[in-house]
Amino acid sequence: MPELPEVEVCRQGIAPELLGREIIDVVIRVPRLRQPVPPELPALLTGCVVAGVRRRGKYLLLDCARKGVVQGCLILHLGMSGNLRFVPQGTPVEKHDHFDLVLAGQILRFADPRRFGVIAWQAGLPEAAALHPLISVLGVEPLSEAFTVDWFHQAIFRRSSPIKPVLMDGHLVVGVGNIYASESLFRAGISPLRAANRISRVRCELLVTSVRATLSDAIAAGGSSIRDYVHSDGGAGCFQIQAAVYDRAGESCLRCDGQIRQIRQAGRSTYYCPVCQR
DNA sequence: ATTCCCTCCTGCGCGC
DNA sequence: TGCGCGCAGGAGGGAA
Repeated sequence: MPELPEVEVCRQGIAPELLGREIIDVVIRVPRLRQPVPPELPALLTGCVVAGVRRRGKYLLLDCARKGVVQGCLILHLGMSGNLRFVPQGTPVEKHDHFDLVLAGQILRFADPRRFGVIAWQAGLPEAAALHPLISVLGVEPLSEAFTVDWFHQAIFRRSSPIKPVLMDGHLVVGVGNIYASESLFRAGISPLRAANRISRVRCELLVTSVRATLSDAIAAGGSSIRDYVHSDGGAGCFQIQAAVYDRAGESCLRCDGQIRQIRQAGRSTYYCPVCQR
């Protein structure tokens, strides 16, 4: 489910409930997600206070402090099918509820049917999180000032693959997943098949702007239904409603008379309008 | 260095 | 109604 906007909305939703709160227990029910859940987490986290709720790419970073001293950072990734929600204490555990962060009065519960998610730990100051192997390889934040036309144009200059899989490469730009890659390219009027190094600088600028706008719009849209996303079953259907091309194969383009086409790129579905996007 | 393909898992909708 | 198949919003790793 989650690309950058969903994770950011999730972060905004859980932050107020978590900040300054003490973790009184930690429950690990499934030892293995994409990688093993560190078995020492209960010992590390119990008695800690959540001192920060950050996001890097699609990762959530929870800074944990004991008696005012930062101990380290709990790193969470929702994978394809993960979600976080607050439930009252005593709420029965369901099939894919793998991990609980127990606070006084409520529980932050992590569920993930496909188990592509990650729960990891990085000891040290908040800045040390950037050193974790999962985090250190990440590319530029698309909503940060570092995501400039100059940087992007230079970054894709040597890439001859189609722009769509390049846009999804988290080592370049983080957070742009399969949905928003298609949506951003539609917004920019660029074909997903176009070789990255054959996009003019002017159109690069359009793409940078489009990626930003697409992600920002999605965050804004998600923000209005944030409670549903965080507090209910995490279905989060609200994000897909506004898709211009994603999952609209055969339907008509919102901008012209063309028909949305679905193709396969690097093993993933791509949707685009062959008329609007060149 | 870049790119393609496979892999980890479960659930769902589809066609037969 | 049941079954097999393909596909699903992520991302690391190995091979070419």
